[in-house]
Amino acid sequence: MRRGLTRQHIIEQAAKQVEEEGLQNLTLTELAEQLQIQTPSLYNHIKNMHDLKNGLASFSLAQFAEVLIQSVIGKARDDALFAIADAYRAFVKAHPNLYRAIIEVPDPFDPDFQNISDRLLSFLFKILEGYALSEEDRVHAVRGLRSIIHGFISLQLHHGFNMNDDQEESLTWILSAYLHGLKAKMK
Amino acid sequence: MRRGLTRQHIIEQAAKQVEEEGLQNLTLTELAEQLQIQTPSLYNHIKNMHDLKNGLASFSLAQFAEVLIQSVIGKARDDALFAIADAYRAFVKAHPNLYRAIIEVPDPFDPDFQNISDRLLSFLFKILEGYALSEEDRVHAVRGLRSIIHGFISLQLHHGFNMNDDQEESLTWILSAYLHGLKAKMK
DNA sequence: ATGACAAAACTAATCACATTAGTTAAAATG
DNA sequence: CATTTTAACTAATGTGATTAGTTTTGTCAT
Repeated sequence: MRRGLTRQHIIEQAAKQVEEEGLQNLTLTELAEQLQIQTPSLYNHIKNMHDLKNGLASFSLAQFAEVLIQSVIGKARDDALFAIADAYRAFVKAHPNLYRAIIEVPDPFDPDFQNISDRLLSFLFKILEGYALSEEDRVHAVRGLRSIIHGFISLQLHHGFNMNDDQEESLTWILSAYLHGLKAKMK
Repeated sequence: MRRGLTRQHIIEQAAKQVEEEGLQNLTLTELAEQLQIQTPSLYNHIKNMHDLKNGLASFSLAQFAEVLIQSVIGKARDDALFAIADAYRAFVKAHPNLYRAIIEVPDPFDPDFQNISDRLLSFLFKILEGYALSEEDRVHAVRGLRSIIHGFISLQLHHGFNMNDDQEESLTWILSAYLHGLKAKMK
């Protein structure tokens, strides 16, 4: 029987499955079951598991980027950056497994993925234009920003922090320290 | 035939395999082959794959901690922290797959792993005692330090930074910005 | 020494999944 | 309406983890 099944459809179903059961428990068998087709039929739409995970990563990254971009509307400089950090944290809290899917993308050079990645990067760049930094320093600054937020969230995700008092506060504390140093680099 | 085979031995061989072929390509089949036993015999020494990966993570973390601790001998404050960042980066560059094994430990609450983890944490804490921070701020400060270094390395590992000019410089730049802000928190 | 016991190896089998090959049926195209 | 393409299907294979049950080999107390 003929279905209106599409790659996008498959990826969305995979996302659901991953959200519920984690990235490592994503199986083509269960995926096909949910979609009411036989497992090998999936191969008419995806190349293989790798390809599916790439697609899932792009899909998740797109949502993620959207959230971050929305979060800064009407904000600039420190306000914007704190808003981004908050949105970042909120997304990971709501969709930890999708965030994992982004981080563990099999091929980071996949064109789709790269594309969204680039857009996100230049978005951050633009925010940092609010600070009087040299072109070169701005590159460092963006990397620092990403490192801090990603690093914090990632450690949290992997239960890297033992004590669980005031974890909410920590990220803003760290960020404010970093921003302070960043301003010192301006003169 | 009877071997002098031990859990530790198995983990070390697993480490070799992982260093060469990556964490996802670690198979009990190949591992057994290398050790010249049949695959099921491995189960006399490890509970299962999960358990092996936990063991591998602990093993790797121990080496990692050793390197960091050695790196600060005779150093204090900023000097010590830059040395740690350097040692950190050097370790990950030399053993990227072992670092992955640490990060992707199946059970972060595994007692062995937790143990080394704790020791590493209190080591960082001690370094930060060189700064006049409140107890509470020191907690934040340690988290920030870990976030920055881990985040930076992790993004690099996943090819998260597109441009590859001056990546070496970036981490020190970021760290110095952070330390600047940290000093501002001291008063 | 020797017999009992535990540890560590083995063989055989199962199960879960991804993936490939080859086939068929439905939709689209002209 | 005939042809071609697309998307489904069935059947089969291969890899790997894991379990069950058996045998061998050190170890240790008698």
